[in-house]
This record gives sequence, structure tokens and C-alpha cells, in this order.
Amino acid sequence: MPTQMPIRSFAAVPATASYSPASTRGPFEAMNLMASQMTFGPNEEIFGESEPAEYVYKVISGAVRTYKILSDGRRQIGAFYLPGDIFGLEVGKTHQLSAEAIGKAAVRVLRRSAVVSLAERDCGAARELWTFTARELRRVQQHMLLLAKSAQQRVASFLLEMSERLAAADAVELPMSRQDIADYLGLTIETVSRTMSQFVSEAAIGLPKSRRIVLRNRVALRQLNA
Amino acid sequence: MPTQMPIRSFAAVPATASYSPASTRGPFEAMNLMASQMTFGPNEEIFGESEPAEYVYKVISGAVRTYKILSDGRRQIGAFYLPGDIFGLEVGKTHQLSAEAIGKAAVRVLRRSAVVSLAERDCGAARELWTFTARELRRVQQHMLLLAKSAQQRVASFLLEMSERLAAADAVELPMSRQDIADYLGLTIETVSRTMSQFVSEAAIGLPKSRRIVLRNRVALRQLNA
DNA sequence: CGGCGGCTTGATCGGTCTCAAGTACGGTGG
DNA sequence: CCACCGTACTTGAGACCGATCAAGCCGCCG
Repeated sequence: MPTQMPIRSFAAVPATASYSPASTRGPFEAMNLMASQMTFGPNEEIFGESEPAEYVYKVISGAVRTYKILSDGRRQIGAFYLPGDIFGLEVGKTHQLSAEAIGKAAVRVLRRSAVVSLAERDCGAARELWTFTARELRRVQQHMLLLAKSAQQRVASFLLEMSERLAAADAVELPMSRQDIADYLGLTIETVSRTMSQFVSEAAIGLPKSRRIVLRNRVALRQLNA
Repeated sequence: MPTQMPIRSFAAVPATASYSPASTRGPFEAMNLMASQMTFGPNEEIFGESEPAEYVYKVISGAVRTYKILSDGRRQIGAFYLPGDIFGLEVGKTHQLSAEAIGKAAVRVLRRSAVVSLAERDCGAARELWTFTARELRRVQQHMLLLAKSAQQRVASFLLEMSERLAAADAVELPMSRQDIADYLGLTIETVSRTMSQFVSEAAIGLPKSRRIVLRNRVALRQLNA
């Protein structure tokens, strides 16, 4: 079994989440103003696959993973969401993947119905929803292409992606475990570990602690995408 | 080199494609009424990756594939579009993948600008665009999950998908070559061929001609998705 | 009837998985 | 402060699946 069990796993239900229709800007703006905040512990479920998609979430701190359990028991992680990222927005009534906090995480929550009903009145807001979904589409397309590559290429792409998303001067503090990375890349934990060790020996990266990555040679990593 | 070269490859530019803003229904309805029609020969390019996305397309007859060439020369097919399917719609200015006719294909064409400007006035139309993109998103997510499976599972899923999309009574006439299938599934042509032969020997399918598939045991194919 | 492209089948190779130890690290209790 | 423990991670050896390389086969069109 590749996954840890959640510590607690109740469906997320925020205390309050009202939305003013007179909002000046797009559908997600309100998240910074109103929208109730919630916190989740490590591995705690935020929502489950095929649950009604009642809320839209924005990561405030920590990190979130979405995933599906494949029929053979393996877990495929669909995405990692980092501070500032929005997730859980669905067009249909139910979620397509489950979501869990990776470590301790804080998220802001908005009622989906508020977002959708705003879009029905405000075409600008509607366009923003469309744009958001299109961005997700592109992300998933990229992820799909990733899964067609070799292990080296996948790990290199992952490191570059993470460095772009949360880099502080070439050093990246990964919020997720090797198992999470493996399940995101469609590899085993051993292959991820071995590949990183290889990058260290090639001086492409430094690995002072297992979750701290120093990108020493971005060019080499990028060329692996060959 | 896994791919054939296109016979002709000019960018698609329809002769005329005006759009009435007073259209009664959603943004794609007009495709059936007005919208110019074009035909493409086998392997002819419809649009290229990173070309400006000026048009939206609807397949009338034949089949279309979208794809990317990976940096190592392999081709990853993103989707097959069959009669009735819409493709080529982008939120941004440029296409994310290239598109080619597989065999001889006819498509109807609509100016993207017409679709988008309608959505700016009509929130219902905007919602339809959003729904369309969300459906694409789900399709790509499914495709991503496919690539995480074994060869048997991928081929079985592909056959089931095709049978649902163009089945006439358990017999499917595939419009695409083994190479197309392989590039869609992230496998080699040999593995696709071998796997199909295995399914034949297990009596899960019949294969009277190489492109004609008879689904003899859907349950067995579905269970492979284990 | 000949040739060519698309498909199938066979033999071998290699990359990733699997199974199995070993190691580093953070937390807890003495 | 240190000893101990459990978890996460690394490393090694061997198996396995799908890729590669290489023939054949089939059907179609001249």
C-alpha cells in the first residue's frame, strides 16, 4: 500500500460562507475578503471523490494533493496545490478527485453556488471561471505528457516545476513525501529516490536534507527533458 | 520515427465564417446552421501547435487527432475527435496541440472571436464554453490515468472507449492506424498489436480485419481495468 | 503478378518495479 | 542530554514488462 491513512477524515464543512453579489471583481476575489478559513491536519481529507462539490478552496498555507485510487490499489496524484492556488472548483455537481492536506494546511472556502450564480449574472466572472478551468486543463495536459517520459525526465520536470512554484533562491523545501512525488509521477518511491541520488552524483542538484533540494544545474535538468 | 508525414500541410483558413449575434442558442449551435465547411485529406494538418487559435472546429465526417511531438521525437496523441465532436477551442490565443485529419475528413469551422464575443454578452453561452472546457478537462484527466496503467489495461480501455463512441452493434471500425493507437496509449505499435492478438486468443475480441474489432467479451475487457 | 505499407510475430535488451536490507532523522521518555 | 523508537528515505539484487531490433505476413493497388 503506497499511501498513509488520514488521521481524521471528516468531510469539510465550513462554519460560514456567505457571498455578496455586489462584489466588484471576479469570482475568486471574494476569497481574500470574506470566505471562512479552515485548517486541516496532516493527511486529513478535505473532500472525497464523487462527493458533492459544494465549495471552492484556496490554499493559504501548507500544501494540498488531489488524487484517485486506481483499481489496482495504486494512488495517482492529480495535482499539488500550494499557497495561492485554487482547487476543488467543478462544473458538475461532484468532485472528480479526492483532496487531502499534505501537512498542516489552511484554506479559505467559498460556496460553489455563490461563484456559479455570480457567473450567471456577470459575464466577466463567467469568463474568469472559464479561464481558470482552461488553466487546469493545460496543467493536466502537461501532467499527461509527463507520464509519457522516462523516469529521469519525470523527476527532472518535477524538480523544475517545484522550483518555479516555491523556490527561494535555487533552494526548494518540498512539502511532500517521496511517496507523494512517486504517486504524482507514476513511479515507485525507490525509482524517485535513486533518480535523485543520481542527480546528486551528477552535481545537477544538492540534497542537504531529504526534502531540501538545491538546484545546482538547471540546464542539465532541463536538457533531460530531451 | 513513429509518424507519417502529412501530404499537404497548409494552415486551415476557411473562406467565410460570419456569426449572427442574435443566435437563439449556445455558441456551438451556429455550427450546424452557418459556418463554412472544409475537407482535409489523410494526414493533412488542420492547425499547428502554437499557431494562433482563430477557429473552432466540429467534425462532420472522418476523424481527427491532436498531438504533440515530444522532445525525443516520439508523438503523443492527445485525443481523437469523431463526427459530432468539437475541437480546437482555446481560451488563450494559441493552440496547445497540433491537429491533423486521420483519413479524409470534413469539418465545420467557426471563428473563435465570434464564439468569445457572444460569451461576453450572453452568460448562458459563456457557461456553455465553460462546460465544454470542463468536459475536455475530464477527458484529459481520464487519459492521464490511462497512461498510469499497464499495456493490457490501456488497450482494453481504448477498445471500450472506441466501442462506446462509434460502435454499431459490438463491431467497431477503427478509423486510425496501429501507430495512432500506440501514440495515444503511450505504447509501441508492437505492444498494441501483441496485446490485441492476446485478446483474440482469449476470445475477448474478434479481429476479422486489422481495423475491425468485434467485442466478444466486454466484461473481460472491463475487468482488466483492475 | 509484383511491390509496398500496415500489421503481426519472434528474440533480445533495458528500464523500472519488486523485494529486501540498511541508514538518517525527528520525537519521546528516561 | 542521551537512548530508543518509528517513520521516511536510500541502496542493493533480481525479476518482469514493454521497447527495440528483425523477420515475416497480409491486403491492396498498380
